[in-house]
Amino acid sequence: MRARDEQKEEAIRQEALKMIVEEGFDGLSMQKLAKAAGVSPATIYIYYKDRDDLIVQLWVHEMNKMIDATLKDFDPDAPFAEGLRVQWMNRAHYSIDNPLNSEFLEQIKHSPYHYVSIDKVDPRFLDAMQRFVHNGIRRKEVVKLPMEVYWSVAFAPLYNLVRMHMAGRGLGGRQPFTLDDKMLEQTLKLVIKALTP
Amino acid sequence: MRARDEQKEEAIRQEALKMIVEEGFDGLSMQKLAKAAGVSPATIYIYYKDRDDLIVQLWVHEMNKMIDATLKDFDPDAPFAEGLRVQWMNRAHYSIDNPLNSEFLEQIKHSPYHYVSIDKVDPRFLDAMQRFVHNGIRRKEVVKLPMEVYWSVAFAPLYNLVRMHMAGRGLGGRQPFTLDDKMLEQTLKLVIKALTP
DNA sequence: AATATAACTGAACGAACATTCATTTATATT
DNA sequence: AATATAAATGAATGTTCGTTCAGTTATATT
Repeated sequence: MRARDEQKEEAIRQEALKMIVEEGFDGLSMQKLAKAAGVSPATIYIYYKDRDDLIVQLWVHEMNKMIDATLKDFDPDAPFAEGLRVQWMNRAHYSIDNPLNSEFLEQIKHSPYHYVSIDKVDPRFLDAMQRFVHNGIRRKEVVKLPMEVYWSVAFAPLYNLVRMHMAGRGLGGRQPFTLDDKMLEQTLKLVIKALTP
Repeated sequence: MRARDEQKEEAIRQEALKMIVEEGFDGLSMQKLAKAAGVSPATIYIYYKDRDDLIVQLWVHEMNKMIDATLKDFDPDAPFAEGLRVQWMNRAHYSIDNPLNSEFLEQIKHSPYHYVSIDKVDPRFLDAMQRFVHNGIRRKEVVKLPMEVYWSVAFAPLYNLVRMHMAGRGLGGRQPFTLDDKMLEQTLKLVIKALTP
């Protein structure tokens, strides 16, 4: 039998990502996507059941890539401030270096697709995070908090800074804005202050 | 001449909001919207130039409503901790009481529509915020920070908690989650700790 | 009561949509 | 070299899309 063309599959993913980020979900048309990826519309339906399945599978794929990047050199048993810094910098740099990929994830998260089942994603991320936070609490490096509060305080500011960086505009869209390592460190310091007893 | 039917206009806005939040931007069809609002498709084009104009005008309308709610009883000259609490509680309660309206705003913010010109929005919000923060810095109640960092630390955790509350699910979508006033106060306390010298 | 005018309408337009299907093509196995 | 099989295709399907337009309806003004 004939083997699958990996390059076609990757081309479909790349073009779909680009269309969604640049034109939104209603900008993703199967026929336009086929043309952009250099395949027949029917070929897409070999890889994906339908348009929805394409979007969900794309999310799983991108989610795992982002998690891999975020967990690089991360040790859940490291001291809290150190571990959080590794995650912050990994995540920030991945987003800045792969704007289409990370904007796609943000777009899904804040759309009706947010229900996509997290079960399909590698559970290492959540496991590592939970262990990391519990370590921190046990060692009295972190205030005792519901996981959701911890997560919101620890990471939401980062996501927000990255989003403004992507847009190239700061508050209210009036001022140009660029996120650099100095500002990341400055913000991380505040976050650590909040979470430390 | 004949007068405009305000109820029709409001019905169009309500149904559009609902369609977008429930089905995403590609779920908003002009013909479905017309039927849901009980008007002719052509009527929509009296109020709005086209589909894009409808979405942008809807954003301006909802943005102003949200700002009004957030600034209720807010005094930019009040002590920092007090002013921030007023804004936090206003914003949180507005979001929880008007889930469609606030989810719509979040969806726009994280979509290609994020470029919508902020100029069309009442400038009171930004003005009040800037004054409030500068007051805080002057009185040494707040650390000196770029506005973007301040904003990210002060409000991004709130937006994130509200989003999880809307979804009814917490971290990783595994656990049910409800945001209550106690948790809001707890998180606000951390945020104030981060921003206070 | 007549008139002018803008709100409002349903039906219609071509374009674009997601998806399918009968064929053709490439290749791993025999 | 022959065969079997899944990959890949282009054209076609019926549907839904955004938008328009010729005609009507309601009302503020005269």
